[in-house]
Amino acid sequence: MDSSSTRRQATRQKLFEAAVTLIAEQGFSSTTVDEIAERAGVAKGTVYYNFASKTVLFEELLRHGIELLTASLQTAADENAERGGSHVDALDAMVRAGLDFISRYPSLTQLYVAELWRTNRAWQSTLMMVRQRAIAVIEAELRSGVAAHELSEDIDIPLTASALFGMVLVAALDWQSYQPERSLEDVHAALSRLLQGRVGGTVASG
Amino acid sequence: MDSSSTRRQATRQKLFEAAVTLIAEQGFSSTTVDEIAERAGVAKGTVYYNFASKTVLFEELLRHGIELLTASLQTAADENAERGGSHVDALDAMVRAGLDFISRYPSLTQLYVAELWRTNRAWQSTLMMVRQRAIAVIEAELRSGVAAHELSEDIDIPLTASALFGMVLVAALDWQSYQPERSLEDVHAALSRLLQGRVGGTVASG
DNA sequence: GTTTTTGCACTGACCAGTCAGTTCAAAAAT
DNA sequence: ATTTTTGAACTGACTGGTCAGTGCAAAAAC
Repeated sequence: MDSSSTRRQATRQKLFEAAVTLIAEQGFSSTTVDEIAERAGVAKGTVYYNFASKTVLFEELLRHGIELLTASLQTAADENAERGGSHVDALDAMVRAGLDFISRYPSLTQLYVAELWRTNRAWQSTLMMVRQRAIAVIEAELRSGVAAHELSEDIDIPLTASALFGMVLVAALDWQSYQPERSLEDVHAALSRLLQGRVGGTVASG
Repeated sequence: MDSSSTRRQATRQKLFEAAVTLIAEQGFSSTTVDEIAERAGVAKGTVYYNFASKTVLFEELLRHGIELLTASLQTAADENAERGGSHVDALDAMVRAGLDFISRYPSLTQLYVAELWRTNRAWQSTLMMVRQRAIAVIEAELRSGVAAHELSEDIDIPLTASALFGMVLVAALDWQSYQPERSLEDVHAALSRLLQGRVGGTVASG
């Protein structure tokens, strides 16, 4: 009764892995169920034994991804708080966690980005939830930073959170696509500089 | 020879407009040629009279979009230079131009984003060109800024350009999707603050 | 009279989803 | 211990529908 449910679990995992790369490469509708089954090394019927439909498989895949991302961001924020870091440090830690996540799950990220701002989609609500949960962690940190007078009072919290999210997202995707040989530290340092406003003006450094 | 090509031109324009919204909403492969023709108010045969295939229609649409964006960014940079603005001002003007573009052509933007980091696509090279041309304008401005000692020497030019691009892109898409009632000025002000490093620390303002 | 558009029937490939049948390990019966 | 039964997991050929692209004669626009 345990070994059997483990077998199912393993099959579902294989299907997730096959689906995520194929859909990231080709998009949802041009990826066929036959392809997913083939790459997972499984018969087509198995896909339908494990998931009600192609759409449901995709939705469960997305939901599975949320856990990974939110947990990652939240852990970064919490660990920073425990070690007594400032709120700016927390943002920095979250940038790092974001980069880390994207480099670990590039296909998943690609796939989110491709679908995130599409309207008229069955899974739109699932995606809004992903975005909302990620952004909420950033917003919370910005709010605390403002309360602690670490950050300017007149920043626009939701918009700044979006912008930071976008900064990390696009920089990381470009990193993966066009300069994959660079180290995470390197990329992180560049974004850190931007985040901390050390880009404008040699004033501070000279 | 001119009036006839004008009629064709008008038909092509209608097809572009129909295609861009449909594809932004549904994606390329789930948008049918019949739908595009119907929304454009044109017979299916006309689509094939004007474009060799569905894919070609899409590729020409993308290429048409490049002109709009690059021209817009370049104009912003040039106008700033003419009025004797600093390089930081130029970046600011480009952020504004970016926001302006995205609010004017939201579907086009959505569609680019959805396809930009996909691999294995017929039109991947076209998309890389879009990205490259947009980023190049930003990079050029960053480089000049460094040369003029307006910006720190140790910024990572390509990565910073990517990050700025992403910042504007994501903030603007979120603005359009979730807070469309806000004014461009408002959004621009928030991003400007982030760009100029006035987020971290009430120090500068207090 | 040439270019462009229309309307519509048709084809062939492709693909999501189905279903009758197979496999096999573990439980039950003997 | 051996045989039988059970049922969850899996298989792959098949079906019904969808859609890109074609062909073409007639109409409309220029």
